[in-house]
Amino acid sequence: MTAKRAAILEILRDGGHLQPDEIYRRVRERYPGIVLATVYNNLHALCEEGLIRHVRTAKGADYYDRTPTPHEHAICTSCGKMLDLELGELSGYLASHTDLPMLSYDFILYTCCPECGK
Amino acid sequence: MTAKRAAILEILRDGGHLQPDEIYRRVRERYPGIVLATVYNNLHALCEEGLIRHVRTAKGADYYDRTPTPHEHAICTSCGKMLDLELGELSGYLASHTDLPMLSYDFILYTCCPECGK
DNA sequence: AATAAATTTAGAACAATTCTAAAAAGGAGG
DNA sequence: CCTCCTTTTTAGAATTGTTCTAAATTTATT
Repeated sequence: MTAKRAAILEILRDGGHLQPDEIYRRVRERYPGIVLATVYNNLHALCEEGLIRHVRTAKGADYYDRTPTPHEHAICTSCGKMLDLELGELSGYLASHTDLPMLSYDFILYTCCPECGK
Repeated sequence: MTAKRAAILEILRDGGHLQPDEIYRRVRERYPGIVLATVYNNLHALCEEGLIRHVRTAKGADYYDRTPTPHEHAICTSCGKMLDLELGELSGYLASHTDLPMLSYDFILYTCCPECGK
């Protein structure tokens, strides 16, 4: 765990769900010379260590999530913020509705977050 | 509906779920000089006309689906083929598990298709 | 201090898609 | 079948987000 890796982890723990470019922007305040590839390298490393989670999306940049345990997400189409969802036994629902083996799934709900109003 | 647009629609109706590069490969057999941008242009146009459906994915290229009515999909991680799912009232399940407005959602199940075996 | 391993950098490479401006094709009305 | 207008197509550059490569630097180990 290098200083830069720790800084990235701290920024993510602070921010909740962030995209690489935003993490890059924030970590440069402390390490102005840091390079985007280092951010990616460390995000990958932190994922492998199980400390954070990579959340892929179908549109635009991916997010990294400070909470590594599996759960679902929503994205506000107005401000772009990612929110946690508690969808109960979604995987149970899925398993009971298909015979195909469930290796994994990607799920994103597009919504409008409370702060962005109706 | 130009000849090229019709050819792209026919290829997609024939193939079920195809990615732009595969559609490009196939349409070039009939129109060797066609350009990838034309494939994209026509896929967009066909989507707007409601004749096909764009299926975004979090990893790799998107798919286009000959069936425009809403339904869910699986992707075989071995061969890359996209399969239709019949997940019943998934949106009902989702609606009953969150208070956020449901504008839309992206869902892809990763599986291993019957042809690729266990 | 010497050596090995991991990290960081710089910048190129990449994949998928979109954009732009110009050329070509299509269609409607006279 | 001309003219004008709209749509389509082309060619190629541009964009976005991410990964790769090779060299330099840092960190850890004996």
